[in-house]
Amino acid sequence: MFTIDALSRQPIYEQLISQLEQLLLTGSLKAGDRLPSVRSLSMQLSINPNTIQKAYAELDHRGILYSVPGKGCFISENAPAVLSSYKRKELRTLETLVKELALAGIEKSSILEAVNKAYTDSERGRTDD
Amino acid sequence: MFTIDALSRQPIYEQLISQLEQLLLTGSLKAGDRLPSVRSLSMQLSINPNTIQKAYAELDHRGILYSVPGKGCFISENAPAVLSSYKRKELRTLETLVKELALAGIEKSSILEAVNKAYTDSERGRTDD
Amino acid sequence: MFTIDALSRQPIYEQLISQLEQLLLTGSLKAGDRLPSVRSLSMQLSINPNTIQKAYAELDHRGILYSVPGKGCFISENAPAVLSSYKRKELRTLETLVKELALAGIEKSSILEAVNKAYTDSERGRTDD
Amino acid sequence: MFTIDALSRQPIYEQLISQLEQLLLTGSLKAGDRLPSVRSLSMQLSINPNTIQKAYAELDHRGILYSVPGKGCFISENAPAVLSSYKRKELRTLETLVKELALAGIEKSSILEAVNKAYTDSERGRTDD
DNA sequence: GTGGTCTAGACCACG
DNA sequence: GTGGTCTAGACCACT
Repeated sequence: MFTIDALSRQPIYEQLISQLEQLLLTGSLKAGDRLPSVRSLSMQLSINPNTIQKAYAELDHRGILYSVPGKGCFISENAPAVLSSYKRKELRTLETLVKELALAGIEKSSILEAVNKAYTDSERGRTDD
Repeated sequence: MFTIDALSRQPIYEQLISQLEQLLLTGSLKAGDRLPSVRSLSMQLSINPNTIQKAYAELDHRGILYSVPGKGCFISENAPAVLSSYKRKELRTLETLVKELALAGIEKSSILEAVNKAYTDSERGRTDD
Repeated sequence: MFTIDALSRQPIYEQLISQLEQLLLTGSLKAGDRLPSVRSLSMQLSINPNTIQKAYAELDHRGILYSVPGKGCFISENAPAVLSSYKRKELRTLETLVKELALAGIEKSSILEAVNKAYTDSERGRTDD
Repeated sequence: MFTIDALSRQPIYEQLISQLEQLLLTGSLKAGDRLPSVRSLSMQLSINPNTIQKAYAELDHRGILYSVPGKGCFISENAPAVLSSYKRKELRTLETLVKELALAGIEKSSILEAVNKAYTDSERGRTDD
């Protein structure tokens, strides 16, 4: 369900968050679904339980999941909406990145080509599911 | 010349590197230009000299500037070429970002619009100099 | 494991780099091996942790080791290849040194004798491991 | 008479020393010859007089030249002998360098080739004078 | 004055 | 515990 790269500079808990977001966006996880318990996931991934806990807490804080003590963690109802608005902020990140590339002398055609390629790649991946 | 956000998660020395790269790309700094001395910049920004030193050392290592002990730091001749090839790698960053946005349900038109806007903004800024 | 000469003109962090390279070349360190932690090594050598950090960072930058925050520093898989290509540049250093010796009136036979002695010494040391 | 590289990491005063040694070894300078005055040389090379002074002082200390206040600096009688013995120490440097190259996996043939090339290059240069 | 190195000691994020 | 960053302040060599 999750694959973590212990050597990455990106913290493991952030990797977990990203991958859980992806699972939501691709529809593999839906509102109300129960997430693996901290303990089981920590054993499965050979990761410190604190790290799982940190990822869940962050997603809880964002309103993407809620935890029921003694029962487990569940995807919240409005997770997709929260996630979408959260990601929409990244359009600004995209803009600053494009500006940098433009200043660096990268041709507009190269940028648009990369964007188109990435977008269609992503769509193909989703319809394949 | 530089603006530092001490609260940012991005290390100060990386902020300095990024901003110095921007100054190069916008033409504010050219090959042969002398950079502010480690001490003067540290006082101006209220930052420890070691932090400036670290930024300069990294840029020296990349071939973007060269330091002459006792004289100062200077923009190297091939800085633009080094910088361009360096930034070109960020096209891949762009691709992964676009893929995320696509998965988040952002419409392709929104993405392309943002890209176009950012690119033309950047170009206008450059020709205005 | 390391010996530091604080009075040397060669910076301590460079001494560490050189010695670590030697340990790699002699086979005392192999790919995947974990290096002493910054703190433990600093205490053992009575050296400031920052100095160790600087040496490790440089070797990380060269691809000889990789650091995993929270875990430690490890010899990278392609360390030998990186090191070999890096050292090959020193053939030019050898040439300039020989030229100086030649100008100084040192006989060619003395030079060749020294080279042969050093090379066979080194080989004997390696096969003795 | 001298060419200095202001961008080199090697201090200017060491560059001066090396080049003066070369002039001695090639016979361009002989015992009793008068060296350029600190002032004239500093103007000619666009270098701070202190830097020239430092080079001369070091050579004086080694017994290669002596200064006569009010008259100038002169090559001492036993300069060649001093220089030769001084350089002979570099045979040890050569040995350690060769050992490093051997450990790095550089083939003995490559090393010997480099040595031969450098030596004959040097000899040709000397007889051409 | 310059860049470069080092120490002492602190804080942070991560596991 | 780990690596990484930062500050404060010092010393050095060089110009």
